[in-house]
Amino acid sequence: MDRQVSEKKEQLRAFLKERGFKSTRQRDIIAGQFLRCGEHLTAEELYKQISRTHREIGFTTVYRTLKLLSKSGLATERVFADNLTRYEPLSSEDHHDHLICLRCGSITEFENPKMEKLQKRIAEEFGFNTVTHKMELYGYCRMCRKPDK
Amino acid sequence: MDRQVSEKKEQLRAFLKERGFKSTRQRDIIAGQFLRCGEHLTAEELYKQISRTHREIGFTTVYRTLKLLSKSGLATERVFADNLTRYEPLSSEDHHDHLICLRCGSITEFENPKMEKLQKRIAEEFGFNTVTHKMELYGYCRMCRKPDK
DNA sequence: AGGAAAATGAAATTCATTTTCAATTAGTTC
DNA sequence: GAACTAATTGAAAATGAATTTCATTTTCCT
Ligand SMILES: [Mn+2]
Ligand SMILES: [Mn+2]
Ligand SMILES: [Zn+2]
Ligand SMILES: [Zn+2]
Repeated sequence: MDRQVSEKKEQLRAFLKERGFKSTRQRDIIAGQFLRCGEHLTAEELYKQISRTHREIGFTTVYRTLKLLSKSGLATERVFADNLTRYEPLSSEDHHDHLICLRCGSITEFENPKMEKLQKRIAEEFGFNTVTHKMELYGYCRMCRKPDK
Repeated sequence: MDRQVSEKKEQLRAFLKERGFKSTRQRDIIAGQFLRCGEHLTAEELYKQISRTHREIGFTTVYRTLKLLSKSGLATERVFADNLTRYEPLSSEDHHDHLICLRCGSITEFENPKMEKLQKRIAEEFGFNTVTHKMELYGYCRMCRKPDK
């Protein structure tokens, strides 16, 4: 098993213990699969992946485990234009935004300090104290954009 | 009636005629109320407003008229963190983004050319052809932020 | 006025998300 | 390891916003 993954699974265990929750076989399997695949998955999608090898694990548990991972800081929820709740692994520090292709649905991540600073500056202008933000660029990716120009 | 509003209602009528759709009493009332109040309303909210004075107009028609206004370019749909679809009047050119207060829910609009340029630049870096974007800053407004510092 | 096509509104449907609940399991204590 | 308690599980039901259906009504042509 991946170093990164097992480290994060350990973090989850710590979080559970601290809160008086229990570590279970299901949570372990779900977290493992989720952390390993690392995409922007819906609960449904992850459930389908997992149930290929673990038919006994129910959708509800996958759903709840993703919520749990979010609360523990190991995952974040994302809702893009299709209005489905997606989850992605997240380490506590890193932040990124997304470019989303309107044709193929591919999701590209980016990080831009200038953008972050500019956001902060704009918020301050209005006396706002920014906590989070949402920044998504929708368009056509290299593969999907018209070949001309 | 407001100059702005009647001008936009005229635009709607033109749009309907062009597409072979019909101008109706209901559409007129709904569009009028929507354009006049000019906020970020859900279909439900607008319906409640309208049904105070027009109990005969159904929710479905309000919902459909808002969709129609969006298609005609006179309104845009917005989905903020609460995941409800909201509508706001929009003239074809203007674009703006939003600051949303996590405590009182107030929505402040802003426009920032630097931000727009930066977005375009980032997208280009990845070979993306940007069509739209979503940019929302969540935090605490002047009224709601902690009085200290 | 007459007729065709679109609009209306109540009710039903959809669909992701969330909750419920009875049965099972984990973790603690003896 | 057995007993106990509280949390977890998973199937099924509930929720709720968004959307569709359909019988009836209205608009817009001629
Ligand atoms: Mn991401
Ligand atoms: Mn706005
Ligand atoms: Zn693409
Ligand atoms: Zn506020």
